[in-house]
Amino acid sequence: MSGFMDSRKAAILRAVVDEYVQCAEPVGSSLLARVAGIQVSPATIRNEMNLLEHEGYLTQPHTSAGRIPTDKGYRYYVDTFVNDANDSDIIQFQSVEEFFTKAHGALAEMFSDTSRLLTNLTNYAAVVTGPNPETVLIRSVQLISLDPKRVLLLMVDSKGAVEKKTLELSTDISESELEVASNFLTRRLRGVPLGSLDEPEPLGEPLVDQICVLAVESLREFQGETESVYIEGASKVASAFDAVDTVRRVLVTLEQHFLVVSLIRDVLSKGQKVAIGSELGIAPLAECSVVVSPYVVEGEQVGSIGLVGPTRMNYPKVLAAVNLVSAGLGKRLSEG
Amino acid sequence: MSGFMDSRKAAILRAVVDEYVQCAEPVGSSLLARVAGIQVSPATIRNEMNLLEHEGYLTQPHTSAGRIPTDKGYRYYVDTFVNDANDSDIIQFQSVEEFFTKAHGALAEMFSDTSRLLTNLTNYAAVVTGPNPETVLIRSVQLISLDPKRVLLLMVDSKGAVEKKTLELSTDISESELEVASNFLTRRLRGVPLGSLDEPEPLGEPLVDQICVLAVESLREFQGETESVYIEGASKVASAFDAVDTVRRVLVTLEQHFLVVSLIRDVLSKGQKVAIGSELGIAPLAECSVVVSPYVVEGEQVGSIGLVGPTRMNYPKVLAAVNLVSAGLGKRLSEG
DNA sequence: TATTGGCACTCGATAGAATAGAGTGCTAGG
DNA sequence: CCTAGCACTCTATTCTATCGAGTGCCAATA
Repeated sequence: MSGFMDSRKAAILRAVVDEYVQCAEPVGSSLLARVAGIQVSPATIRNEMNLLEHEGYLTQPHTSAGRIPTDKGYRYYVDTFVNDANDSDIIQFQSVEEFFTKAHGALAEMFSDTSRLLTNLTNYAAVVTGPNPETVLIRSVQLISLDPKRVLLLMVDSKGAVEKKTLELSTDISESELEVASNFLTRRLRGVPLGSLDEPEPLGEPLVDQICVLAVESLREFQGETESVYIEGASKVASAFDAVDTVRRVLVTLEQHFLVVSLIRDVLSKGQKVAIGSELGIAPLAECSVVVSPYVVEGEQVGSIGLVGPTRMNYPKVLAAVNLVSAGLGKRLSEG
Repeated sequence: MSGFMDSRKAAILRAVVDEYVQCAEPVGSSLLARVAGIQVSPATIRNEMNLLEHEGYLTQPHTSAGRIPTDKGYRYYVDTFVNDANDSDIIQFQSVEEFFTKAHGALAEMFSDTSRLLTNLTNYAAVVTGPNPETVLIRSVQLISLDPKRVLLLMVDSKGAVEKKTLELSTDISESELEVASNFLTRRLRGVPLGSLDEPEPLGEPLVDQICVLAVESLREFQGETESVYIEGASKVASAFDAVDTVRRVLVTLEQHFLVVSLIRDVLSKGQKVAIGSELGIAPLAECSVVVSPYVVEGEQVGSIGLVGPTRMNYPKVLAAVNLVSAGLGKRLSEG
């Protein structure tokens, strides 16, 4: 039966994708006969392409143009020809290595620099999501007196990030009371995930209790702040599409960070690394594909990086880049 | 002599700008005669427009189209008709008020939210630069022991921002030594601008001296990190121009943060709030204008906000928005 | 039976010609 | 000094003709 994908058909599909990704123009049978490593005549290729079209892998922009891949065609290409453990370009491999040995500074900077690295490697828009608050543990809580009525609350988490907030008190507080509260909070909260904070039981000392309640309230706020997204590469979007309308739609969508984050989550939760066009389920991104990879710190998946480009993207290269960067980021964060 | 700008010519120029900003199409004499509050015939208007063209305020895309303003035309418009103390729209005024009373959280978030506010108010790209390191003073320096060989360096600055870094030591250090170093640093550095840090003179205690040198080194690094830029509104750029090439050029330029920052500095240093097209001196931004305003915290200019849009922008509205937001931001930062 | 050369056909892209209309500059008369 | 009138210019639009890339199909072939 015709629905069977024999190896020649697959080779033709592969060649169409490769060619179209490179040239952005519908691929015809004669071009394939010349270029691809397929030793049959254009007529034979036409027959195969006809089948591939009826099976939904290829489509024609109009009668008498070449074929371009459908989302289903890209999907087959990715599943069949792009192996995950990819032999990546040597050059970009080196630059990623270099980046992560040189990287330093605050966590936020690390993430946005990583996002920039990824966008520059691939020429598509890059997304880096910060640690998931469920996996971030409180390491220490400090209260530092600024003046009698104002106290700096300081939290260091298990990823080395520091969050702070100034607490305003209604009455003066002494250094010794602060120390009691500080010690109590650290003892009580060390190792607790930022995502699940209970009310502390009262100690009986009204001032200390007041400040503990305030502190826990503020720590809860930190949860929102740790869930961070870094998206870079708007200009690459403008290079990837030539309809300004598409550019606008994609950029508008990328600016809705929560949408991008849940998109990436969805893909990962299905065990996928690639989502193509209509698979995304987001109309404005119908012409886009997303490539994602989680990164692992000390054996735990804490966040993910992703890439948003046109469906017509160089999947092997992009997958290699995403894998490389996520590995590098995980390793770097495990050290520091 | 014909170079004189009488009030009727000025009114015509003004009407051309207003009309062109709204409709994005070359403005003809008959349209002006109908629309503008100018009670003369199209023929008279044509004569005046001819003069305005020869004087460089207007130009024709081609022989028989209407006129559009040149950069010089926009400049005259802004200098003459846009008063700085502007009666702003009531609606946006309220939303800005509301934003700043509700705003909270870390400084970085404050800035990026402000940038988003500004881009949404105006529909152009927004820039917010964080405090200038020259005006940021060190308020306190703390050293907190993480384990015997690792110390958390913590700096609070005069704007309430906190920077931190983990110092790795070659030998163990005791709590008491840490305290000596901590006190010494705070005493020595309180009130010193982050931009001008000297080497501390040695105390004689090798361990304390070692850590002080390390600490000052790290504090210097903080300087770079405090100089932050928040640029939002890439999608607005895609809406503002209809040539995808222009969109790309502008977005690429906006991604070079240092360029944007120095651009804003240049404009402000000339005492200007608006720079138009060629005045920017940056080829890729030839079709853009920039509107800026510094913001003042406790009587001191610490940073600035800006806006990048097409030269064909609604200057009165944008100037009002920029002024409003810079005032709001300054006030908000003065409180917290 | 699978492959291939030949061929008619389709349809977008390109170029040229004709037309309409918007807007101008100029001139002559109020 | 202003303006009505008019000839002129140039773009945008429409229509037509043509070109050519690429197809689907069929008959011939190995």
